[in-house]
Amino acid sequence: MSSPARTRVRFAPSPTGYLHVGGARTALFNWLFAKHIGGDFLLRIEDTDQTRYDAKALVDLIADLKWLGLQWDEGPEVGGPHEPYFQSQRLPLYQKHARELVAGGHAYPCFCTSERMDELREVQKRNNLPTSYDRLCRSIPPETAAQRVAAGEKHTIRLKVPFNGDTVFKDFLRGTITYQNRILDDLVLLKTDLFPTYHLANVIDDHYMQITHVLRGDEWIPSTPRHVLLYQAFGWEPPTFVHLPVILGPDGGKLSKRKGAASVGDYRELGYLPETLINFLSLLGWNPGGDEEYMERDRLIEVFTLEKINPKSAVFDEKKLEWLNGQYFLRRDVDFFMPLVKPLWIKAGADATAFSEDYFRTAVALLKDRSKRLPDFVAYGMYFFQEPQAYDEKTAKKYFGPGSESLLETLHAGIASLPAFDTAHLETLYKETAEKLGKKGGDLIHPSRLAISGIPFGPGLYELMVALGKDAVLRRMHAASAAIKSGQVKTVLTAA
RNA sequence: GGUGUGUUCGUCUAGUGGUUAGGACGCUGCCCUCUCACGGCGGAAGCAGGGGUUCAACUCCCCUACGCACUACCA
Repeated sequence: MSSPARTRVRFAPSPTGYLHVGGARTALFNWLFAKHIGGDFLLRIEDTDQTRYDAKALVDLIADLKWLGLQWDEGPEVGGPHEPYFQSQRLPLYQKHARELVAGGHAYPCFCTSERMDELREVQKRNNLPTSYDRLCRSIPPETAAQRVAAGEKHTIRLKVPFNGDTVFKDFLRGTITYQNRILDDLVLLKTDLFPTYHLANVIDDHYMQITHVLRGDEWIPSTPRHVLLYQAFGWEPPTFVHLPVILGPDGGKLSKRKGAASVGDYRELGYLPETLINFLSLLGWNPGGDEEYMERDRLIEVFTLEKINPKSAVFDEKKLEWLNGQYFLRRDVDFFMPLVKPLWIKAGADATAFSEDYFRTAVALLKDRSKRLPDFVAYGMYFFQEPQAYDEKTAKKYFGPGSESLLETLHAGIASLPAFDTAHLETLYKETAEKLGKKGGDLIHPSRLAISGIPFGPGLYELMVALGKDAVLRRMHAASAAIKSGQVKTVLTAA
């Protein structure tokens, strides 16, 4: 036996679009496994489909992985001992191996055109037969085939799959999986354009890059027997296969852009933190066995094991994601939020020069524990930077009724004559005024809150007033009372 | 059609022959409270169906149903 190999895993995306959360989860599990066990995590770009090549997709993909913090040990940008990590730059290697397979009698040139293949498939489908290549070119004598190839005739290279017997492999999560060779057809290894198919490139690269564990989506299970056959043809040892369950949308179908957010970029824009996504995705199809749910990156690495992966596909529950994000908001401090939130406020119209850094920090401090996503700071916090433009309709109906203008004026006068503008004095003022008027505290507090913020919820009123400053509070109280008096209260529906 | 794979509350899950089937999100009642959020205490809600094996099945086996995937010179 050889000495135990260093554990090496890879994430091998095809840069054909945005990074889907399913792909992100696959990358994450690879990464967690490598980090947990002290192995290597590689990034390999499977760009062997020239017709679907998209340069922007690659840039986005790399940016998304970095945003999530899934740094690779080998791959694009960082290099490594097995460069290049782009399959499109490894063509000679695949072609050489394809030729060797032909020479060794494991593969053969196929001259069938795409048109013939389409026709064949159509006929088979129509007759309710399994669709598979009829192996027409397999019976061409090797010398004849070689001559035709030498003459420059267009062809693919196909693997000779045995007619009988079974191909058996072990999936780490599901155990032994058996396929009858007779239902496997002779797959294409090398395309007409001399690019390899996924099957060929993937097997060759995993071998030379010394990949020990293949963690990939379970849509690859049906292809695995073909890969195993390839490993056998080359005389190589296959890696351990771990097929991960898929992530589904709320309707039990695929998670798709059509039905809402589906990519890492979508969730970033919705205001979720990368650590939230990491934590949430890790819990989709895996869990450490206990009640722990809030887990930071290091904790996940510490407890992550392949054995605890669940083979069942899981539905992406955005409500729970939102809750988790809120848990992170509770635990992160003001410094953490400043660079994330301040630009959002400025973009929404906050005048950065009119407010001090401390003022921004106070607003963050007051808002972060009651926010679930980054945009909440804007949706429910712009009143820190501008006077309310309108008042929440439902609440205005309740608290800006007849007589409320004089109540606001009374409060206004009280605040104006306060010896000190702090929470203690404000609280005393409100208590005494309520008592004097024979009202409950809430009867004064709610209209005040609405007057100064325009919305019916938010930080404690006294804290909020102190944060906004005496002048702003007085101005807003007065503006609200004036609006009520004139019957010109502008209202708006607030989405809570 | 064929092949494969999966099936514990609505959702994420714990469970590995004997449990009042546990937790979380969401929903909901109460408490805390100036609102919201947080937090605390409760509640409703689940082993797909049928056969076996066994003294005993959510747990093991078989069948059925349903979901999903694959069935390309895409990955």
